[in-house]
Amino acid sequence: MLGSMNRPSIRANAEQAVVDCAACPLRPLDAFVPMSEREVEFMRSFKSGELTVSRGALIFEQGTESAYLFTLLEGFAIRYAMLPDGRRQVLNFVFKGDLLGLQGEMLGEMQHTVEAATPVRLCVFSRRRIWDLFTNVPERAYDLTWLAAREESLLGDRLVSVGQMNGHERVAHALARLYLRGRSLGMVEDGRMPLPYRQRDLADGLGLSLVHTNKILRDFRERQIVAWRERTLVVTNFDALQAEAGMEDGDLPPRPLI
Amino acid sequence: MLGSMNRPSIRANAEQAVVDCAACPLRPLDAFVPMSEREVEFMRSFKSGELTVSRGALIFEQGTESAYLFTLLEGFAIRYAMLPDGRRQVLNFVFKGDLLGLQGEMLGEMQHTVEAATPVRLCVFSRRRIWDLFTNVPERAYDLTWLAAREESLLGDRLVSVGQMNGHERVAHALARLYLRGRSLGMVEDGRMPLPYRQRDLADGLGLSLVHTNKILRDFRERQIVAWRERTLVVTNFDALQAEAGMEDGDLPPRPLI
DNA sequence: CGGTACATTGAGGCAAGTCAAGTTGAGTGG
DNA sequence: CCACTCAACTTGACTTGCCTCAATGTACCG
Repeated sequence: MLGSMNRPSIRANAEQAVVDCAACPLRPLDAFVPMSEREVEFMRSFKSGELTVSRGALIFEQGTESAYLFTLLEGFAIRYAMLPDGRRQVLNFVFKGDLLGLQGEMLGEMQHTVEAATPVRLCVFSRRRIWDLFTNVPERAYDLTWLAAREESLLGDRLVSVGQMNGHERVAHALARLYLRGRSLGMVEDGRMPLPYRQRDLADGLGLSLVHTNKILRDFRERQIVAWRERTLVVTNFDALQAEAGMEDGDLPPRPLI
Repeated sequence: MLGSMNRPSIRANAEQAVVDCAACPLRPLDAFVPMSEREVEFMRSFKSGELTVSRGALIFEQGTESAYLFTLLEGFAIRYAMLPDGRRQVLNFVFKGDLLGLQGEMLGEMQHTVEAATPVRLCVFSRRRIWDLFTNVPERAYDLTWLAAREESLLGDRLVSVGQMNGHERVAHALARLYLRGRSLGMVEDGRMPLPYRQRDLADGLGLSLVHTNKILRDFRERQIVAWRERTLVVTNFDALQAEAGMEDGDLPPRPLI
């Protein structure tokens, strides 16, 4: 279902119909806070188009500036930072509904790269209009800050995981969180959800070697807890997964969508 | 000079003079962006008092709500998260000028604890007035978002360090960053700055054991790169320290003060 | 002076890393 | 439709960075 695209891509495609914010497929999902008429109206004017990129394309690149902010409409991406010698730390798995580029907007230069892990469709917002939002639509400005605070909180979680947990706990923790996120976005069906990343990506996100990560995944698979094969995550025993992760907090609260 | 206090503490002390924002000792420091008259005036009305706490006191506690935001005026603190079994991840070393509690304000509940590492003096802001700021002083709201974005960026850095670097690199990286932060706050004199934390705190921040951290510190000391003893950091060879950390980015840009 | 809190050091073990071969599956072109 | 390529996943064997355990040292404090 997420095969390669037969379109040239990497540029905005005017031919294809653009989603009207009023009919946004994301907004009704459990993951998001309902939006007022006024807010939808504003978003409609705020949105300046859509962008489609193919797998492997860089949506943002570490060390550069960008004139746009994006919200991921469809597909999967990955946010990472690289060290000069090539080591890579995955900071975040990007799912639909996630806002991208706020950091670049605020700090000027991106501190990380965002890469499409599948073909991806993005809502485009112009950077220059951010200030309008602060002066004219304080509710939306507040939501923006809320999102930044939440992103920080999630990164903190990840730091706890990488800093304090052993390999099994880290993998279990990461898969459990991904599963819950997927569920809140309606991507889970019968315990299965698409998760089109590579083992390398997970390993780089957890600070583990690829080989070790692979062995932990095998262990979980053999013990009938989770199986992640062919870009699909199958959670057989969610309780065991949570137990393995040594934590038991459930769903994340709904968040504003921008 | 940072001995224990002989005052009861943990409560606001009306007797002692409160710093007027116009005469804020932090604002003129290199670390901060200059503030307009209008902004100073707003901050003066926004500030609702000061709080002094003694070493070891908890300024915020994981899992609770708080009615206040704080800016650290004087002293040192530490921000950490704990796992149910007692493992601790230090998220941040808090220096003067740092804003505390934004996450609690936005998300409702604090996801981490903030503890005073020395006696500490804080500016107090009422949570309830945050919304005023979004509706009436968009510049300040923007600054708030800016700070949240920067905090996220710094956490990302730390994640890269903990996830990808070996012990020596992590310690060097952390000490180099602390030194640069201290310098921008005018705390460095002759290559020395106060750093009143314990080795345990650094170890918990880097995801290393106390013993291993201690051995790395000894190595750096013997090699005349940095020495951290008696709550003082002495950087003998900053270039070597940066080299050891495998990175070479300099000072952080100035930031807004709130 | 005993107590408490940190720092330091040595010894031994294991979780996780590195190296080195496969295997599998999808895409591609003859 | 089969051979070839290439990227991703697996697995086994060996190595090591970092951990844990267990003392000991040191400084301050009541």
